[in-house]
Amino acid sequence: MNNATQPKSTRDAILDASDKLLAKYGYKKMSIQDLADEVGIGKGSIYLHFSSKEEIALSQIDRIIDRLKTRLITITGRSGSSAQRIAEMLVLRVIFRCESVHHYSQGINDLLSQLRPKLLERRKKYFEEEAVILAGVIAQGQRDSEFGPGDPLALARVLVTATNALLPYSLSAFELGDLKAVQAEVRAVADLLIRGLRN
Amino acid sequence: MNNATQPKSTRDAILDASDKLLAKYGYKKMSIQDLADEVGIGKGSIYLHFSSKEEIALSQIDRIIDRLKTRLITITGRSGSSAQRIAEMLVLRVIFRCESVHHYSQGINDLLSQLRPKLLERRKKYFEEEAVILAGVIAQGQRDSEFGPGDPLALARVLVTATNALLPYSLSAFELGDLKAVQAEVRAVADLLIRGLRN
DNA sequence: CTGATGACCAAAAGCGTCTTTTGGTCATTA
DNA sequence: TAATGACCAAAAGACGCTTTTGGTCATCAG
Repeated sequence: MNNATQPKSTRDAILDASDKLLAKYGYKKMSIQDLADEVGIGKGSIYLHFSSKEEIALSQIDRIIDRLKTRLITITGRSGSSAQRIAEMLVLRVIFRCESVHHYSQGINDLLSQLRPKLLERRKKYFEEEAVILAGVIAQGQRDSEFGPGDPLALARVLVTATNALLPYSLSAFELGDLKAVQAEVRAVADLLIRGLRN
Repeated sequence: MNNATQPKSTRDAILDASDKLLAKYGYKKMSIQDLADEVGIGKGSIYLHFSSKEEIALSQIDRIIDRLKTRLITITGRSGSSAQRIAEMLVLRVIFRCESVHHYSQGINDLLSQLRPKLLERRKKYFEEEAVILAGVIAQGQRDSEFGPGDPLALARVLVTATNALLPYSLSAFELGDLKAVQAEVRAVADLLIRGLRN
């Protein structure tokens, strides 16, 4: 119990520190010593939780997505029309990310440009995971005759691709513009897509 | 006649040279002297056609989009269903760009990262221009009762946003993957969007 | 007279060498 | 046994000098 609680808490503290320092210094200037100081541990102790500096930064982004997925899954379990849930989920995938990285001055691609290949790989994985969650709701909508026929996962992937341009990867959250406007934009895209699902 | 032919041809020659040298050296290492040598003119003559090195690179991207728009407008003038034309246009906006920059080793954002603010601004302008062309076809589809009601331009903007993630800005054409696969992906997005327009 | 040119120049970028910092490791200590 | 910070090779930064570059314009040729 104590072992299970303690390492997880230090791990999260390190990720919290990385969140703060990535925003403040960017990836390059964020040092392991800075992280250790921020957490209040020795520098070598960082390596009890993460294998490298790279892994810390990538894990911080992973964590954002994990939290997003938890939220998405909450929506899937709710009552209400599948269409409404899909719309909410599409909006959430964009807005949640924007809110999670709004304190970073660059898009994630630029922030972690030194880790580009690994970042792109994880990104692909995230998108696929999100699509799987969306597919569950699409399938349910089909069973309820709310949506027309088609492979739920393939359709879910279309939904993900269609909203990807609004994610804060290439453009920073700042460059993407006012969050309300972004939300309205996702909403418009989602509405048209859902109308397509209904056919 | 001769005056009208000559300056335009040198301007294009400069842009051709910039296309080649951007691919070979990237923006930073491409020099004005290199460009002049490639065209076979004096270095100062470059400034008879372009105000700066920046303007040359941005004009080369402008030129790609101008060519794309010409192609888009050709499709609007064709006979056939509006749905088919919209689908073709959405595919074209992605594939044409990919083909135009496939010899660049980076996405356009990274290639011209030193010109980011201006590039983003022009990008916005391109998207709006493309949306206006698409809106014409949507409006016609509505008049033909092929599509349901709604503001054609707002719907067109949704179509543009929904396909933007597949453009070679953030990811290079190489990173976007096999062109056939990209085309299939745009097509899938387009199909669902058009089903939405039909409602 | 007009337009093309390349010499010129200040600023930017590159280079080489030395110095400092850093990510990762591990011997030491509590 | 787990946390720590000294250590080290490599990377990055700093500095001063050299070279290159974007833009300008005096000059020249047609």
